[in-house]
Amino acid sequence: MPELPEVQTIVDDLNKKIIGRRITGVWFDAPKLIKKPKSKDFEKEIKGLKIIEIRRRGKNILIYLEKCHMSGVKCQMFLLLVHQKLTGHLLYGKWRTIKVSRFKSLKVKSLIRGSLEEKVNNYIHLIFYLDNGWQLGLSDLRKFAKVLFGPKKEIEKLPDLTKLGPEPLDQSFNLSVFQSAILKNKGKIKQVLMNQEIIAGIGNIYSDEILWQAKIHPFRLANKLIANELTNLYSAMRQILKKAIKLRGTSISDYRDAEGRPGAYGKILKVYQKENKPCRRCRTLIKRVKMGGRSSHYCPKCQKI
DNA sequence: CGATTCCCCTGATAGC
DNA sequence: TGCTATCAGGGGAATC
Repeated sequence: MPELPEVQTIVDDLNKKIIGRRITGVWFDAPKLIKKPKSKDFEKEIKGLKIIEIRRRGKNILIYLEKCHMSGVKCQMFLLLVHQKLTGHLLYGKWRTIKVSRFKSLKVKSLIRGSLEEKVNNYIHLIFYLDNGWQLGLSDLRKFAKVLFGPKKEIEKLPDLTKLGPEPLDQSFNLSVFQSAILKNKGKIKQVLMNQEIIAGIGNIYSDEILWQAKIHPFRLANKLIANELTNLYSAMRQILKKAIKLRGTSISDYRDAEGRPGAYGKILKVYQKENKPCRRCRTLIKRVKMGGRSSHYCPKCQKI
């Protein structure tokens, strides 16, 4: 599931590949993914716009586009927001749609990277055609992803962006800001870390890894953490997120970078999906418990309640 | 208002 | 072998 490091990896990749490209067309077979505008208007509204910049906010990919009138004198900014949720990811590549049956309008996508390979990718549900012959495709096995598009100012006003908490890696998000943000909550620390309105970008994988590193039990109440623990938690959070970005993310589920390659952080995971494996510090077996419908992994010895 | 549950969706896995 | 039931999981909506 793409969290901050995975989304950052994709954003960095895309910034190297699609800046300045113009969208020449759109194809999709899962209209429910497009939340704004109405899916039938989507292509009409985005066609012809030029990609200016890609950014990340929390787990959201923000693609800024420009529409110019009067031969470039007057320009208007637009924003395409993609949230990949569990299994979505944006890919840069080439696909073609194939009619499988002449009775059904069901289509399969063939992936062609240059002329190197050709294989079916059943999970491409949205394709943006670019003016260099390449495409930006949204692959999503679970179809949970969401796509929003509209004038920049309009999209920026939506709760999808306005409700997000601070960026954990921002310079201004220092230890004291972090401490007060955490201490305001009486919920369990794991859920607080994953709450996008408190801190943006941390999900199930990295919250488990951060808590293990900081030796804090996921069930501990946020407002009961002591100063020393908050210091450890803060530095674990910064350290792990930075390292995960360096390693281009974790390939749990079917996460891939913009070129379809897996990330390397998965190799150094300490607790996530390590149930019954020995803790890397004390050899005690890692436990997995359910918490609000999500699984939580921790070492029962290192992370005391 | 806050906390909990349901739901979206589909591949993997378990049970029969 | 093949069917059905269950589960995972981000986040928004509905419900308690």
